[in-house]
Amino acid sequence: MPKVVDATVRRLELAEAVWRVIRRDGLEQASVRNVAREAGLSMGSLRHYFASQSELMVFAFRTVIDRIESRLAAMEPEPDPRRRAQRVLAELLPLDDERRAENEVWLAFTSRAITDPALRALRDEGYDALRAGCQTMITDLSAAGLAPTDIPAETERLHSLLDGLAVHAAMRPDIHTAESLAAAIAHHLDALATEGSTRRIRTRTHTRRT
Amino acid sequence: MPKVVDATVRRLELAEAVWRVIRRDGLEQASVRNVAREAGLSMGSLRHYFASQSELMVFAFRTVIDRIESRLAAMEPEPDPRRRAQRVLAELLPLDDERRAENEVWLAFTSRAITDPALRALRDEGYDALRAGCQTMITDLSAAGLAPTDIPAETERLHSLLDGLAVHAAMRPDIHTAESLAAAIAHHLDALATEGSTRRIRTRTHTRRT
DNA sequence: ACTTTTGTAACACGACTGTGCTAGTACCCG
DNA sequence: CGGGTACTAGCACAGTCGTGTTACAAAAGT
Repeated sequence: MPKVVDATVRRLELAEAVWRVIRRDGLEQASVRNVAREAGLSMGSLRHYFASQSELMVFAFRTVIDRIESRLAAMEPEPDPRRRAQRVLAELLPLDDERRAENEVWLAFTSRAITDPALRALRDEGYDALRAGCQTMITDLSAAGLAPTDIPAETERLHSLLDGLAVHAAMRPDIHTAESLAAAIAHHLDALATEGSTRRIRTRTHTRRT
Repeated sequence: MPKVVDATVRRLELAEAVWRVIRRDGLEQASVRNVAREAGLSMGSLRHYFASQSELMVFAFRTVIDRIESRLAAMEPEPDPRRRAQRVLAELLPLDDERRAENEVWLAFTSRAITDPALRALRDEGYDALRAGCQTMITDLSAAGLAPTDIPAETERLHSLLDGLAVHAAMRPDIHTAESLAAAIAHHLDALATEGSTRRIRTRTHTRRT
């Protein structure tokens, strides 16, 4: 047969077909048949690339995580911690349609991972990576006086806020627009800065900031 | 046959059977057959109480929301806004096993509601109610000087934080214990109070209005 | 006592599921 | 040119799915 595309490219195409089915019809409709039809392949052909449906789903989930991580890795460096946090968080939120798709797929897999052992490890990996990222952001902000010094508490708060915003964006994309999501994050970063400086005001006598 | 229980009681028992199946095996396993077996009924008998599977699922979701709302309505009044917020939020978080179950079921339904029109209205109802509750909490706190005055922004922040914590608790119940969840909420309320008092200092010293 | 309603169970139907298996086709390499 | 590999397609099997229908027992209403 024509080896017109690489096998790994085919697998990526199939992962994207999974995403489209999940977004349009839900994860419960992402059967082998439906995904094969969505990709324009026979299901026998699909099973040449993925031996089982579980393997297909795990790959589709893994690819979502890889995309997000590679996008973060490709960001140009930003020395200012506040601007860096703002941009990293903007990269993590579903601000455009591509990331909206990733976010909905991520939510579907996250929900299923509660009872699906095959997806649990991947979900935990994404969770840990995101938490680590939040922790470094908070640490850097705190070092610059732009966040309180209770690193674990502020990490938990930022991480939960981020996932909560993502869930809300998936639930109500009409209400949570790209602007409102970005504004929510900016508001939280402002609040962190205020708290961070408050603590200094209290310890010293009185400092003016602009 | 013996009318040993009321019909509405039977429906509630079936809703609870739905929850058990969802928690144990996932929403995709909550078929008519599995739920009937879980409840100890034949599926013909189940369909006497629910004409379709969709009706069963909607009722099971509706019952979750009703439970939460009735629990909130049964709370004894608390005049102090900070303590009231703390207790309301503690009532909303999955701190014991009953609410952990509700939370997992809520997450499963929320995820499915993205593509299931029958569940969407219910999900939106729960979302709106929770947001309204957050808004009144923020409004009361702000009036008492225990939160910043930007009500919409703080409502959004509290609401997202709350749902984010709930998602995290469902994802990682081992990490997010009842204590850590309560601590996260208490931390946020403390932070709001700090900001609330800070803004008053600022507006007095050099008036920063739009 | 009779009828109606309510509850329970069981079966059949068509559709869909994941997976195993078979056959055939096009490509690459020796 | 021959053989092996990669790829595609299709079918069969044993399940499960939601739903419709039928039958039957027990309670309620008259």
